[in-house]
Amino acid sequence: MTIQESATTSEGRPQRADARRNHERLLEAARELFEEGADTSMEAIAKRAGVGIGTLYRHFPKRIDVVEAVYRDDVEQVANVAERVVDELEPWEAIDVFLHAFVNYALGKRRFLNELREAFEKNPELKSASRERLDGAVGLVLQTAQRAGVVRDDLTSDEIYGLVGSMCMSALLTTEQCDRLIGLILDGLRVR
Amino acid sequence: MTIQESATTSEGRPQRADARRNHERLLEAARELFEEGADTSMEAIAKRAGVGIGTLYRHFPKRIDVVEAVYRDDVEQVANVAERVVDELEPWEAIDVFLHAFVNYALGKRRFLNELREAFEKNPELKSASRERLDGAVGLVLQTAQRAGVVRDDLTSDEIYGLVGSMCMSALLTTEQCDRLIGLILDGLRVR
DNA sequence: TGCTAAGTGGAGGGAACCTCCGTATAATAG
DNA sequence: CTATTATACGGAGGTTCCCTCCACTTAGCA
Repeated sequence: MTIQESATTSEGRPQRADARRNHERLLEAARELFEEGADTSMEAIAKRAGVGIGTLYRHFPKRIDVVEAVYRDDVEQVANVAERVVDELEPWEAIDVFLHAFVNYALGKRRFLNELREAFEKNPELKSASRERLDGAVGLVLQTAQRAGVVRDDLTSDEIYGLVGSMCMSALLTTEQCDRLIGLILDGLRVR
Repeated sequence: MTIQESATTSEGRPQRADARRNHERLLEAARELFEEGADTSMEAIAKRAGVGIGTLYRHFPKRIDVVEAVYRDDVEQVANVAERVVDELEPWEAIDVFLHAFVNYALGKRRFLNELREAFEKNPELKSASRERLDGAVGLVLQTAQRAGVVRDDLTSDEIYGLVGSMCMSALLTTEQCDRLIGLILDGLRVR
């Protein structure tokens, strides 16, 4: 549980701007450090964010709260990409951009998967709610593309999951390898 | 890597009896504490084994070496049970006893799964060799029972894995629940 | 501008991992 | 049976990291 989850304080005041800014910086610092792959200390996150360790603990009372918040944020970003690309892009372009974002999410997730599993055990709702949110995102983009006639009708969200999951099982992929594999997946999705 | 892996010292002397005894006690203490489910410190393992922390570190240079050694030992015990039951018991009784041992192994594994995953990442051969060893054990008992005509011919080792894996996904099972589920599995295996 | 509740930050406590080295002893040769 | 010696033991203490406490700072409002 973090203080960000209430946009107002206990007196009904909106949260301070500097507090919101620090919260965002902490999340971004944590994400970057988790993705760098070395063991990430709380001290390192606070330093990277440019705040004190006490500030970090004010926003995230335990280490596992950081892990959970980063993950929630990542899921939310994927969902936001889904909504944005459906609004703003041609359907084929939408699924292309979305797939890249989804793969980035999945690769990022792998970097702190052990700790994330501990977060799921502690808070099973996190796992189920996130999966539901992602299902909605994948479904939205896929079905929009199918209605537009640019993606085969017989594909399901689970199959998209399966394809992305398979490619993310590989050892660390280079950007080029990612792009190539996504291209292959997209070729498979395309209406012939 | 632990000192137990050579039955002699560098001078060719057999390993000391007290050292072998301490090694076994440390493994047993670690297994018991992992199964009790609370976070297990190295200090607690050494205390439970009745040795000093320096002795523990002489046998297991890092914490992850304890995890790996307990797991290797568990796998070896399952394999030994397979060989013993095939030798000493009637085929139906053999698969019954083996299945109990296999389920106990799988439940025990869950208790330190996060740390075990880290061991697998560090040493992928551990995972593949253990899986191979277990495959051999399951295959031995299953095929012996099939040849004896007491278990259906159409079952594979993978299906045994699947059944045991499913039941071990449950939240903590009581001994009664385990026995009941194993009974159900055995009913499914039985030649009709 | 003053007030105050929210926010900050870093020193320090405590837990756990791991090392170092003085001491103990198992096993062997004579 | 005794002396030797290489192996083994064990616990104090160093280090790292998680987390707390509380004095100090400041954003936002009246």
